[in-house]
Amino acid sequence: MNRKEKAAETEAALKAAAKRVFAERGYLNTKITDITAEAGRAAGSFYNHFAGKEELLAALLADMSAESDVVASESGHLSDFTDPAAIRWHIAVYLRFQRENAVTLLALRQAALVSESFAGTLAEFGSTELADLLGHVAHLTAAGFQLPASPEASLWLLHALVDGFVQMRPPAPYELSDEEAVEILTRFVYRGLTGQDY
Amino acid sequence: MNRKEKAAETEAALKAAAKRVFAERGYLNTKITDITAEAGRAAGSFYNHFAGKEELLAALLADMSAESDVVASESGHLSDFTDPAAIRWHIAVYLRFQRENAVTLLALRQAALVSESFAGTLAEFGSTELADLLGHVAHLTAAGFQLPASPEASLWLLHALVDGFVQMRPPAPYELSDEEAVEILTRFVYRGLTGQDY
DNA sequence: TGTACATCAGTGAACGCGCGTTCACTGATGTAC
DNA sequence: TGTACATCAGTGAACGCGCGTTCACTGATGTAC
Repeated sequence: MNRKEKAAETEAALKAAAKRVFAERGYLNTKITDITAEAGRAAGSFYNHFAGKEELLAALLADMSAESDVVASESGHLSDFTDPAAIRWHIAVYLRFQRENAVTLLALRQAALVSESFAGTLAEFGSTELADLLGHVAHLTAAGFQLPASPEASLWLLHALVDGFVQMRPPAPYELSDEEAVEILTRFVYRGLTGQDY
Repeated sequence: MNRKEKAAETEAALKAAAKRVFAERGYLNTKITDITAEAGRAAGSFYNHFAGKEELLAALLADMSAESDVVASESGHLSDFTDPAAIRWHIAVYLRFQRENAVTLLALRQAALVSESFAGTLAEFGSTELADLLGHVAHLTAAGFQLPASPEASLWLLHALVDGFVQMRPPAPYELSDEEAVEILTRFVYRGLTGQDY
């Protein structure tokens, strides 16, 4: 194994270890030495790869964005919310993304609490999500449906609902499978936006 | 001013200062000496009143609960969700409570990220909220409405929506007044629960 | 291919900063007689 | 009411722990000739 390979391997090991430790005790509670210990490296090694915990998180976010760009360009993108299937598709994609990147996204939310710059990153994530959807909602008014509020506010409600749902997965007596979650969110959203059932 | 009065005054000053500082830089970023400085007291004074930042937060939560018990027993409690006014009333009360105690509640959410015990407190808050509402939702099925899911899951959606909304107040182009917020949340929720408009 | 030197990833003990917490001290309030 | 002592809220300098960060060192890989 040559030098570049070795360095890349250590960096990958640190990132993987960080995710595991973040998942276990949260981003804010994690110390640099927790990460290096989990990765089986010396403390000093960390700084060969990252200037600090923030930069490591930034790297995880970059990885996540790189992967999700692929997903975003997926075909079969239904864009007319008069069709419940379009709503269902977007919710399913969103939930899958949140589940697959749960650890990194939670770390980002936690980092956002103590860092202006991560707060900015988080806000940006949200608004790019929404920008995409405004056009989809517009189909509803065009088709004669009465939205519960302005398109922007309605969209915000949709966002609050799905995001609220994701951030506090139901406890004991309320648990749901992923399929159920998609189904009931879709139904609730469709009803909320259109004022009728499908 | 006698000793008890003086001590009580200092304690109150520390709590008030803590709220101001929490609001400005967040619970997790606040140091003990930030609080004492803001309150115009010496650092050591803090420990005459609280064992640490956690205990101060617990005191703030106790104050909040004491006040909110008064509100909870308010008369005019509409409990049948077939009436949109009942939904509106609950949403308005909830939003008002969240607004009035925004600082303490945000501090609790932040503390919950790094402390098991505060996470428990937060979860408890949520479930007592919900227990109350299950009966109100039941009226809908009794009246022949088709909920989007089981009563429990439907209730959870309602909770996720309102809580999601509260936790990320809309940014620049989406801002809403309190009245507007109550109105559109009520409409969205009523539609979501019943499948029709009012 | 071999030798001598340079470079680099990784190591872990040690350093030092930040901050929570303590504690001897002050001055004011309370108590005993 | 007055005096002597006890108690207590508050003070702020100092202590020390935890942890991020550094750096001299090691051993392996790369390069020059």
